[in-house]
Amino acid sequence: MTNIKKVSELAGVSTATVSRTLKMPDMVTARTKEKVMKAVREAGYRPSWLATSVKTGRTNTIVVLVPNLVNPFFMRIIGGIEQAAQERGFTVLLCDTQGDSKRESDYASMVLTNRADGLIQLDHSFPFSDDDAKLAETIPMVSVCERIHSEKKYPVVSLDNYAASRALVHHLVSYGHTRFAVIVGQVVSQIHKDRLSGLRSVLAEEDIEFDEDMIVGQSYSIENGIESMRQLLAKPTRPTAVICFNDDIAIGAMHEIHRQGLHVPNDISVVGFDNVKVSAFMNPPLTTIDQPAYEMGRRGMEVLSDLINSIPLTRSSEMLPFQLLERQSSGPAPV
Amino acid sequence: MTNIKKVSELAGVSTATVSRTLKMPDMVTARTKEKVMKAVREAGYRPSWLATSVKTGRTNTIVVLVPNLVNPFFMRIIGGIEQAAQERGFTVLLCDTQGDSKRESDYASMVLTNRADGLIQLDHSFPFSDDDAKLAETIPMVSVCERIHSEKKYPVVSLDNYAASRALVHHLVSYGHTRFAVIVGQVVSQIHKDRLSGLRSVLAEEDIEFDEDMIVGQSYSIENGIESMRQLLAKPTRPTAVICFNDDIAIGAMHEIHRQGLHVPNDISVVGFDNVKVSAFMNPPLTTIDQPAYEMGRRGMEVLSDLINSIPLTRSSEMLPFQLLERQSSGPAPV
DNA sequence: GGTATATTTGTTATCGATTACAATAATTAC
DNA sequence: GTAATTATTGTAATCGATAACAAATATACC
Repeated sequence: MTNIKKVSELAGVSTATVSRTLKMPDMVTARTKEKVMKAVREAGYRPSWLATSVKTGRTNTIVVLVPNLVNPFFMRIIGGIEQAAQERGFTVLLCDTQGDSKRESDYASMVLTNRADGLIQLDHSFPFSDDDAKLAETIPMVSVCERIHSEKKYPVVSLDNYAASRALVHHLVSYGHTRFAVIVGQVVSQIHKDRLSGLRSVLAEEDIEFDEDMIVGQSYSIENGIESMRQLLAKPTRPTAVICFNDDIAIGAMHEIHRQGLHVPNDISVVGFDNVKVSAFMNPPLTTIDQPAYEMGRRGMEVLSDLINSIPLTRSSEMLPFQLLERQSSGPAPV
Repeated sequence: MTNIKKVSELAGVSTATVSRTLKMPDMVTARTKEKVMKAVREAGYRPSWLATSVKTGRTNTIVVLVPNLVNPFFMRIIGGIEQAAQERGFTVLLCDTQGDSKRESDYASMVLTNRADGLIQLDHSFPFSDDDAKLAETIPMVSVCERIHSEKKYPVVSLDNYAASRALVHHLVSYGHTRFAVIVGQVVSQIHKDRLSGLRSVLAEEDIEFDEDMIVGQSYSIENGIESMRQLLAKPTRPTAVICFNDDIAIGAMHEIHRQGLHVPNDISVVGFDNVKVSAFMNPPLTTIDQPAYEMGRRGMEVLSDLINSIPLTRSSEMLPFQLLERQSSGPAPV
């Protein structure tokens, strides 16, 4: 390994001068700069990131905890994070937690072992134990998407899920739907509560009855969409509108509806959340809520960067605007 | 920050003993172990990964260069990499290169700056310049999916794209198709060449004429599928079978076919490559080549781990088996 | 030209661990 | 009980950089 010592000898200067030439070029004369750079080139020298970091105490790395890397929605968020990170000189360490709390805890502790400077949480389970909570209080951490349940309030960048849910239901009500069903994802989350109460609020205002049995599902997957739709179609009175809590679920639901020989949206309207890429190209294209995922990621990283640099935050919670995309998977209720 | 010094003082031992207690517990007596562990707990001490790595010269981190994080096919590979990495004590640094060679080069150089021990390449552009090539020769590197063009031969874990392509074409020929079209992704790649020559070989054997104009497209995206399909449908004689070089392209192609009021597969059969999750749930479900993505990732990581640990490889190139999944997007050629 | 000031470079301590080597304590052998 | 051996702990060098401080050199000014 070529190290700074070797370069300094090659250039005939001290190691300090080499370091200065590379990190603060204004402090050295043109002549020595030239000498040093020549030696650097000849030796093929690159400063060890490890050594630099250990000395400066900064890794310029942040950890992102993702529940599921395969979900393109999270990937859009990560795209935004990456962009903002790059602009600020941070590298992103992506960690697929698979909802496994052990993994999550392992990855989170990277911040404590000087492996990263901060953490962005796209999941919502960490911190889970009291131990973690205490531990987490000292580390710069931002939550994107979902509020974290903890004594200490972490900055949150999220969506107004309550309003988004209301928009979807309004859209369906305007088409004359009265028999609603919901296929949910993870139940213990703020997202879940907000969306459900948004739904309930509109139905109450419109005087539409809602059967609690029409809430099914337990995960954000295509398979859950299929299985839950199967359950719904087996019920005595079939719903005419199904609200899925993400696009994957909606894709599964539509698949099952078609499989049973029914038609979307003539028999059943299906709507989703997230607006993943493929949902626009389904047959029929999916009506969904477009979340400004990229922007959410960007903001999350900006906030985390401020936190790491001890820049005081103006506000600890931000809600970004959503957009209702009316496509062909929703239509008039069958008569 | 609680460091090893503070813990050693708290426990009344030397820093060396603390280090030994944590890393080589057999070397200390039960009594001191107890003392030290108590101090560790009290101080909430965690060894600095940075300091450890700088001393040992090992980061236990590997870099994975991904052309596109949003593609679920790559995510399956990464899942396999992560699993094998975890088993071997490695952490994965995921880098979305976006096909940008500057980014790719930046990330690749992490191995040279002691930020990672090795590299897995899912793309195929690095190393691109002579400079990079020289640089890349010294670093442990494995290519998954695609062969790398370089003097030095890197280990490769890939698919027999030639055979897979032949299987797809055979399948379509058996349905009586004679007018073929191809929508390709990135053109300058071994994958591209292998698949095309697979196609050509079968058509030659079967005495089916192939019009070179029927090769369109330039990227692995839904949009490219749409645009390319539009081009194909504008031609005087419409193809009856379209081979798409990944599932995203196929999804776009099917979408455009439907938009123009045609039917898949009655009018046109569409087949893809990769078998991403959603392709099974399209309407109609997509006939495609299932690549053992997870397994490819696993093997890639295993090989890289051996490379890093200077364990000699038994062979430098591996081809994993594929599977043709016949679904409903392909059927008999129209009469 | 000589002193004061500014600029550039070198020396050396430091970051937080690990580890070769030295020193001490505990066992064993006779 | 003493010498020889082994097990445990401590001391200090080291990894590869950075940065405070000191020293040397260059520039400014009268």
